[in-house]
Amino acid sequence: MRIFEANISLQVCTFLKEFLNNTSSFENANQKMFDAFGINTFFENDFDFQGLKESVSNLAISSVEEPDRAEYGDFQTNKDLANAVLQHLSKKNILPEIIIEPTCGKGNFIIASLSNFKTVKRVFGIEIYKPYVWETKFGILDFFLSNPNSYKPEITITHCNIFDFDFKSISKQFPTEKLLIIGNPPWVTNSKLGGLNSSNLPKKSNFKNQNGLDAMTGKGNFDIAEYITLMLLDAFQTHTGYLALLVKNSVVRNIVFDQKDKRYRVGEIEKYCIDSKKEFNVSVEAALLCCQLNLSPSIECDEFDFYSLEKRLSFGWLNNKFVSNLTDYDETKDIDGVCPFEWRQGIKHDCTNVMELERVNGHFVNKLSEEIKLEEGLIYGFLKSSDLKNTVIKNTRKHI
DNA sequence: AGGCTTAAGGGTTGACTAGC
DNA sequence: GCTAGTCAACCCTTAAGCCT
Repeated sequence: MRIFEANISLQVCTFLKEFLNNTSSFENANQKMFDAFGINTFFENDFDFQGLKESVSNLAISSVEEPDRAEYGDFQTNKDLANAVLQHLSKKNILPEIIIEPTCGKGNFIIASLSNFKTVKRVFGIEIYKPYVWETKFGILDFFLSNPNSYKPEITITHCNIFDFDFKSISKQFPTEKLLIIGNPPWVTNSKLGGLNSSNLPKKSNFKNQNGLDAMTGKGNFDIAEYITLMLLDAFQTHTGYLALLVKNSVVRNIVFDQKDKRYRVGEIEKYCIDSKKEFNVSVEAALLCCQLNLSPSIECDEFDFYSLEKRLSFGWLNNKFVSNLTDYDETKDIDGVCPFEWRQGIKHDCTNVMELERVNGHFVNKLSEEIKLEEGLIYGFLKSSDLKNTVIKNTRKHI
């Protein structure tokens, strides 16, 4: 079933029908919602309250349909993966009091956190796409209705653009609590987002015209997830806690690379490689980036397989070099140095003078006007781009 | 799983050109 | 004819890729 374009369970729909019938104002409803489930500002305004009241009373309660994953064409972390991530974190004895999920989408990490941690006092979720804000709230209700005895932290799901959200206000409000920042920020470059404007991609990704992003990174192009990760490190590097985000491998690499200069106070940097074809049905290398906040800056990263937890390698900085495998480099660093030969990328280009041949009076002549005798079997026809303007090509003008 | 395409970014090279 | 600057063609790399 769907309300406000968000999936909703039969259980939650039945509950809301009863709940809203006995509630007159949205302020009253918000108070009751907070008392019962700890959710702040369930309704942003009276319009939302009246709208939901009408929708649940009109909705013919029927069998629960499977959520339509493809609906918005975006990339939600599935519940199994979210749970596996949270279980992995709880095995590391991470006992967070504050959970923050930037770009929370349908809130699967928030719900997985509620079921895996008993120590949480406050939960913050931020999401730009309003139907997902509803779906996250419905999902939380569903979790508490199914698990009535579970502990209920204070929960705030904010409907806004991640770049407008003031993370530093959370860091000021909770200076000593143990944090867990968790989630799956969008794996897309800002230049790609410009192109999304006219296509059918999800509204939640359409952050275009963000002012000052170029200026802040000094680059024309960067990964949104990388920017979000750096923004979070900036706000929370001096807090006790952990950061665990699903990001592209290139983002993990860039963050470890930049640690040499930026020296964010993060240590124990780990990368747990996931099968993104299986989890998200996409062709890109991605991993769970995991690190501990408020440690002396680390400039290297241990890489594991997420499913077997088998260690693969460590990469990072060694003797002012950024290397992809610290162990291998350490063993072979003696032969590292300056190459005595100059490496030239234009070798093929330069060879044209010698190897590009024209047939003159039965001989081959190159661009240096050298006449060369060659076996026919080693000569191939060669088309320059200017030859391709002819619609029909019968012979090649040049040979190679 | 692996071969292949395409578009874009960033860097290098050498031809060309204006000015002297 | 020389020099400094410009520009286009190239190179390699990478990709929430594409296809069998």
